[in-house]
Amino acid sequence: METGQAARSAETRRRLLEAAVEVFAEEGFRKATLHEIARRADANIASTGYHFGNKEGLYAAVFEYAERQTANSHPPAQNDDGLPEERLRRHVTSFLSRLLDPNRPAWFARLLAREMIDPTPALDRLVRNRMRANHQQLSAILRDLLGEDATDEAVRLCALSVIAQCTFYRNSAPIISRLYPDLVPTEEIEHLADHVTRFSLAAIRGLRVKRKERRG
Amino acid sequence: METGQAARSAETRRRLLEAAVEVFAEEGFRKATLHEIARRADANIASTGYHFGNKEGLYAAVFEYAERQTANSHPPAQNDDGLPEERLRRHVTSFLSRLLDPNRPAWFARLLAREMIDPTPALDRLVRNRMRANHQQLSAILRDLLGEDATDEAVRLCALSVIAQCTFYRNSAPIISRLYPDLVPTEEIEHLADHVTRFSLAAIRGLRVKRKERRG
Amino acid sequence: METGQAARSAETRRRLLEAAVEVFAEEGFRKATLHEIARRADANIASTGYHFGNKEGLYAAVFEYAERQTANSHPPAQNDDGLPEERLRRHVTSFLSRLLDPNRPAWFARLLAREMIDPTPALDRLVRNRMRANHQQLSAILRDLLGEDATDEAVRLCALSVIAQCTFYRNSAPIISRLYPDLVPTEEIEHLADHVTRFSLAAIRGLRVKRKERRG
Amino acid sequence: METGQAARSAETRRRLLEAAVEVFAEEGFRKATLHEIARRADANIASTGYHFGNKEGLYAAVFEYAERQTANSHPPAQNDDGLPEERLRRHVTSFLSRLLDPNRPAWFARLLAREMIDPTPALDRLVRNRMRANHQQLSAILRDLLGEDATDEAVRLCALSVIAQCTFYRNSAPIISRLYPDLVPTEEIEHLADHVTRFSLAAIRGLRVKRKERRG
DNA sequence: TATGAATGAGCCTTCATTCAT
DNA sequence: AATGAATGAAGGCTCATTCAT
Repeated sequence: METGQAARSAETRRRLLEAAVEVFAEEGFRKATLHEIARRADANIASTGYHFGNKEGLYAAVFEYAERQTANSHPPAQNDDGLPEERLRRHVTSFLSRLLDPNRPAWFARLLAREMIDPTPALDRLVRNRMRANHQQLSAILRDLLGEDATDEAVRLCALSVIAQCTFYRNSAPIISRLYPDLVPTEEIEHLADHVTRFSLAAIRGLRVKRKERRG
Repeated sequence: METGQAARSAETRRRLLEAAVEVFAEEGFRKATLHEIARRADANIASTGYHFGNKEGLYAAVFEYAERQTANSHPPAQNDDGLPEERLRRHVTSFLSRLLDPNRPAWFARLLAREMIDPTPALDRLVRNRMRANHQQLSAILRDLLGEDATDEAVRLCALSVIAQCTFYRNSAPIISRLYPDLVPTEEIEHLADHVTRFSLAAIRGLRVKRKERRG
Repeated sequence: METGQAARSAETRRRLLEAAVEVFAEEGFRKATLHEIARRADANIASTGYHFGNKEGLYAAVFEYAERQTANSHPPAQNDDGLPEERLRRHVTSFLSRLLDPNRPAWFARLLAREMIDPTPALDRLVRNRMRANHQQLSAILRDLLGEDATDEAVRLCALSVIAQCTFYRNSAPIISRLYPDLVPTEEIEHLADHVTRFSLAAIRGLRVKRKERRG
Repeated sequence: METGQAARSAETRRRLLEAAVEVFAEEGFRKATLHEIARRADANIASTGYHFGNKEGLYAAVFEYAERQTANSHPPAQNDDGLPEERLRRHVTSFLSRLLDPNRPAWFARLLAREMIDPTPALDRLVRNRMRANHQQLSAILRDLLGEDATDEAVRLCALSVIAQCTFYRNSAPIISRLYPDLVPTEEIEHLADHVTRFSLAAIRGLRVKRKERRG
């Protein structure tokens, strides 16, 4: 039966993928070994080559898999209605939730951090497929907040400032926890989202007023 | 002859250290090889083991060395005089300059990124010795801007927002360059510092006004 | 439907054979892979095992196939009429043409060279079925040229000298092209055939005269 | 003591080289394994990499080693005195002796045959360093025999014809032994040399006479 | 003290072959 | 009959580490 064989093949492939996700996140690309991955997947070492070509191919597949998993558990929410202030709050809350959600596979952050140090083609795909849309949604909100006569440059810089505040709590967690040993940021997502939203809204309003003063 | 030999030994050790700094930064801990480090240092392979025990010992020495180098080339500037707005601008500019200065040894950023993923005792020392002072200087400025009645929590969150914006341009460079291929942030330090300062000042003023409205 | 299936089976077998001929000739027995052969034949990897047992079985089949192909495209020409000098010229020309004809499948030479190093039963068959007849035709011509009273030994040695000169240009091509980088032997078949014929005829006449002098 | 270590290093290197010569000749480049070579040399597998870089480097070293060995055991003889006929006889005898001498390491012929199929840079070196001189000596003799007014082309073709006859008995041994199962060429070097010399001398004389007739 | 030589462990990859379907 | 999936064996190579000198 074709279905039987195909199903078994897909099953093996999936097991390899999930094992690889774990091992790559734990050890990094270089330290991770196909031996360990195959062992955890209860598969033959050569099966990695059969299904993914080579180690790099497996890593690329892992990243793509992580992408899909994240996309499924955090579907991009519609966020076109209501006041721009409310839309910004929703955007920031949603963004921070995705970044810090403890239910979220922890390995994704590690894979991403590794990509920051040593970008691979996987990063290009991630930016292209997932980040750009999110970024454009944010830009649209900021455009509404800043007004029609704001330059693209201004919108872009503000977007980066908002994103910076959100990602900071994930990327620099080891430093924050050392500066403020008592803080447990992942348990205060709402609190952080509130601050980032208010900080950013206040900033944008202030910048808009300043611009009008200058022009007017 | 002992002094001559001792001097030569120290010289070899130093050459190994500088070569290791380069190679670790270029390749990461795992990919870096003692062969390559010894080759660049024009020293024997076994000398790495002789001077630093093993590869991890060499890495620890490298981080410590990097710390000292950075401390020497970027001494903490006094920043106590003038309006708080001006002090914030100076602080941000100085901070961003240190982070993005192309003349600054590029490897430090990579070593630091490595520590974000896999913190070692080296990170504790770094936060304790170098970052805390800088952070406290910033907190003092923000305290002046936010007013006496602002909570420590508020000061802390604003400080993190400022730091987030600054470090973002270094930590997330690979993503920024993929979202905006035309942008070359390291060449626009002044521009970025201006935005971060104005964005943050506007935010802080807005938050302060809001707080007064609520209280008043 | 049996005929259709049987025909398809034979068709697959043939495609495998032709692909194997190419790959074995290009890469040699050891370097050639069943993967590549199956890929070029657009067949399944396992089909090689199914049709030919294993890699060696496929190689044996390839050699036999090559033999048949060569026999078909270069049928042994009749060469019994005319002066022995003319018959030698025709023989040499025909021989060299077969050896160096660029239209001739290049792989046969390589397979043959492989057999020189590591003879297999395939070589015995080849000598028995194809070479012996050719060799006997040449011997008959040389017998006519050398005269009735020449020993079999003398005929044999002269035959080998003629064959040696012809095969040399194929077997030792890599050396010749390195000694004379400008020479392109395969484009000068006529020229070479002329030289070999004249050289050999002169030698044989000389030897015959010498023999007569000795006896007379 | 430096000499002790250096001597031991050279000793290991030599053992590896001699083992590699054997294995490469027996199995060919592809089939030969570093494992087997190291085993025979009673050395560590990694030592091959240490001394020769990689498998190809070892092969190149093997070929060079074979070159030197051959050069030492068959030093190029002076052959400038006497009648050109005698010099040709000496040249052919010496050449054939080298090619067929049973005392001569059998593996060299195999390595060379493999180079004919798959030339490597080792062949270039061999032609350049060893064959060219031999070839030029032969050409000089033939020039004397053919006369001053013979073209370079004629000299070259005759040289190739002489070389062809000599190498044939080595290169095509498997075919000869199948055509004439009773012949044992390696035991009749003198006999073969005599034939090749007389055949070639007769040919050259004949060609010279023909040329004069045409011109005269 | 300092080093050249050597090693052992382990990794990625390739490939012919097998097996269930 | 014919194939997609899977595997076991082995190979080349890299590298941190050790050791005798």
